[in-house]
Amino acid sequence: MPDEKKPAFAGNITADDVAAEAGVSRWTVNRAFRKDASISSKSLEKVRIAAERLGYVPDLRAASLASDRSNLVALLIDDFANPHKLVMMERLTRILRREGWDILLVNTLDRADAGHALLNASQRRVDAVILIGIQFDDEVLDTALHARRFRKLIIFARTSRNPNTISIAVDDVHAMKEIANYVHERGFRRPMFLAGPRTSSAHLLRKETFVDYWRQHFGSEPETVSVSAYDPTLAADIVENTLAGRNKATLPDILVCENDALAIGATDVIRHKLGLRIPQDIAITGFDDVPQAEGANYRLTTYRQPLTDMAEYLVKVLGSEEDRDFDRLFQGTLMIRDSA
Amino acid sequence: MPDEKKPAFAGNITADDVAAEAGVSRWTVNRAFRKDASISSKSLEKVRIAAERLGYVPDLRAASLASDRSNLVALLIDDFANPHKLVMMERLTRILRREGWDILLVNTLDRADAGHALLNASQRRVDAVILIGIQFDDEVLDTALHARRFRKLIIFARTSRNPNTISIAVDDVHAMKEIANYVHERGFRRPMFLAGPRTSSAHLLRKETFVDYWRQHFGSEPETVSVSAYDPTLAADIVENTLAGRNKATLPDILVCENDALAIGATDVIRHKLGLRIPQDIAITGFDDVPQAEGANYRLTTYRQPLTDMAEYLVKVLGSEEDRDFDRLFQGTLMIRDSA
DNA sequence: TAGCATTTTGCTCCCGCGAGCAAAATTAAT
DNA sequence: ATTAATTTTGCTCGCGGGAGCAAAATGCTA
Repeated sequence: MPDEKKPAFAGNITADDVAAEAGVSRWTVNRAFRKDASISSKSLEKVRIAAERLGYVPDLRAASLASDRSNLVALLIDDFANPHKLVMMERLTRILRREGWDILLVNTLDRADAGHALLNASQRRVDAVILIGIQFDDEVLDTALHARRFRKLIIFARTSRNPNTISIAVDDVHAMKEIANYVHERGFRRPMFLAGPRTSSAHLLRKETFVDYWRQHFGSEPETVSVSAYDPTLAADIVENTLAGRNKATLPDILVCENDALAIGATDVIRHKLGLRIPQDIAITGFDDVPQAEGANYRLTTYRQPLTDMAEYLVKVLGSEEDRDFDRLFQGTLMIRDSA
Repeated sequence: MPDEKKPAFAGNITADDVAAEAGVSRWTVNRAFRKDASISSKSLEKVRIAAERLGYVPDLRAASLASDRSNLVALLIDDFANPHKLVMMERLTRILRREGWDILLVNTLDRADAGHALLNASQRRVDAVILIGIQFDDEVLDTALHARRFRKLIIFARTSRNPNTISIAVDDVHAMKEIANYVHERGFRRPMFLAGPRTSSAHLLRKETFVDYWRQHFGSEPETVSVSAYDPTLAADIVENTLAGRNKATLPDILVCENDALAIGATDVIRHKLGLRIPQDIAITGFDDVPQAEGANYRLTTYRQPLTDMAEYLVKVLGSEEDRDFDRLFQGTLMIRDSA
C-alpha cells in the first residue's frame, strides 16, 4: 500500500531504467549526461524525455569512483567570529559552483583537529583542499601533506612559506607599507599595532612589516598588542585593558589593526567604554574591507582585498592540470574613509 | 624518476594493498575501518599497522555507493549579508561534524537557482538536505519534493507550512507577542515594524503576529516598512528614506525589526545620518541575538534563538529512522539591553 | 550504387567497497 | 577429548557509472 500523499524517495532509479524506457543502451543514457560525449541528437532527445519521466539524475558518487575525478573541493575553515569569513565564503561558493565544483565544508575546530579535518576530506576523495582557516601552521601542513590524498592544497587569502602548497593572497608587505606611509603622511606619530594570535605565523607578516618599516623610516618603535583570536569581542576587551587610564600623552594617536574584525571591536570599545572620539582622539585602520567597514557607523579606513579576482584565479588553478606549486600575490586597494 | 621532494599523491592505495601487506583478506581490512564490524583484536592491529604504513584511508564514495548511505548532508544557504548566517553555520557545522556527518555547502544564488541547488545535492546522493536560506518558498519546495532524491528535507530556523518537510525553528508567534508586550510595557506607543523581503513567506509570520497583536491589544495600527533583503546596508537606506525629515510627532518611538541584520543597519543610520539618540529619541529591537548585538556599540534588545539546542535536535532527527514529517518549535529568550 | 571515412552505439572490464552467507577458526560445554 | 555454540574470516555478487575498443549505422564521394 503505497503512501500516496508523500512524494516517493526516488533514489533507486538508475541509468538502466532510463535505457529500457528510452529503448537505448545504458551507455547511451550515461553519455547523454556527459557534456563531452559523442551522441546523436535523436537519442539525446529520447533519453532526456525518458529521464524526465522517471526523474533520473546521474549518481556522482559512481561517476567519481569510475573516473577518479570527484569535482569536489573541501573548504576548511575556522575563525567564525571574523565577519570577513562570511564574505570569503560567499565569494568562493558562488564562483566555485558556477564552474561546476561542489564544496565540502569542514569546520576546523582547533589546531589539533586540523589533521582530522584533512583526513575527513581525503576520505571523500576531494580533488583539492582549500584552506581559509588560521589554524594551519607549517607544522600542521607538513603532516597533512605527508598523507596527501588530494591533488592540490590551496591556501586562500594567506601567504604560506610551505613549498608544497599553492597560495593565493594579497601582498601583505606592500599593503602594510602603504598603510604605514599613509599613517605617517597624515601626521600620526605614535601608532599602536593591534595584532591577532601570535601563533598565526602567516599573519605575523603584517605586524612585522609594519613595525619594521615604521622603525626604519620613521624612527620610533610602535607599541604592539596581541589578541588571541580574530574576534571583535576579544579585541574590545584587550583594547579596553590596554588603553584604560591613559592620558593624551601616553595614548597612541592611531591604532593600526591587523584586520577589520579587530578594528571593529576596538572602535566599539574606544567610543562607548573609553569615551574617546574617532579619529580626533585616536584614529583607527583595519584590513579586509568587510561590509560594515563602509557603513555609517565605522567608516573605517582599511585595505580591500580583491576577493573576486582571487576567487576567479582559484578556479583557474583548480581547472589546470599544472601541478607545479606556486604562490600568487594580488594587489589590494587602500580604502580611505573617516576613521583615519 | 620519482620526484623525491614532493609528497606523492597517495590516492591509489586500496584495501587490497593493505590486505596483502597485513596478510589478511580485503574484507578484513574493510571491517577494521567499520565500527560495528566483527573483527578480532589481533587482525585489527595487523591492519592498523599496515594501513598506517601505506597511508590508507577508506574511500567513502565507494562505501556510500555500496551501502546506500552517504553520511553527507547538503546545507543550502543564501542571504550572506546577514551576520546571523555565520553563527548558524558555525553551530551547525560543528555539531554535524561531531556526529560524523559531512557537509555539502551550496550557495543558492536566487530563487530561480533553488531547484538547481537541490538537484546538485541530489546527485551527490546526500542523506538529507538542510535549508537555511530564505529563497525557498512553498512553491519551490513543492517542485523540489516532486523529484526528491534524499530522505529528509529539513528547514532550519524557519517554520514551514509544507507538510512534507521537517522544520526546526523558534516559536515566532510566541516571541513576537513577548516583544510586543515588552514594548508596550516600557511605554512605547508608536512602533514601526521593519520587515524583510515581502516574498519571504515564512518570515511574514513575525510581522503579521506583531501587527495583529498590537492592533488587537493596544488599539493602534503600527506602520510597517519592508526591506528587500536581510542586509544592514539596504536596511540603512530604507530607514533613512523613511524617517528623514520627520519630527518628534511623526517619528515612531520604537523601531521593531524582524531581525538583527535590519536592526543593525537601522541603528547605524539613525545615529550617524539622522543624528538621533537610541533609545531616547527612538528605540530599537531586533531578533536573533547575533554576536555584535551584545557589543558596546549596539547593546541591542533582541530575542535569542536557542541555536545549540536546535542543532542538537537536528542531528537527532538525522540519526532517527523515523520518516514521519513534523515541526518542532523552540522557545527563545528576550535579551533586554540598552536599545529598548 | 559501391566504397570508404566518420560518427554513433554497445560492450567488456574495471573503480573500491558492503551485504549477506558459507567455510574456517576459536571458544565453551559435556 | 569430543561435540556443539560462537566468533571470525573469506567469498560471491552488486552498487552505478566511465574508459576504451569493436561493431553498427550513417554520411560522403565518385
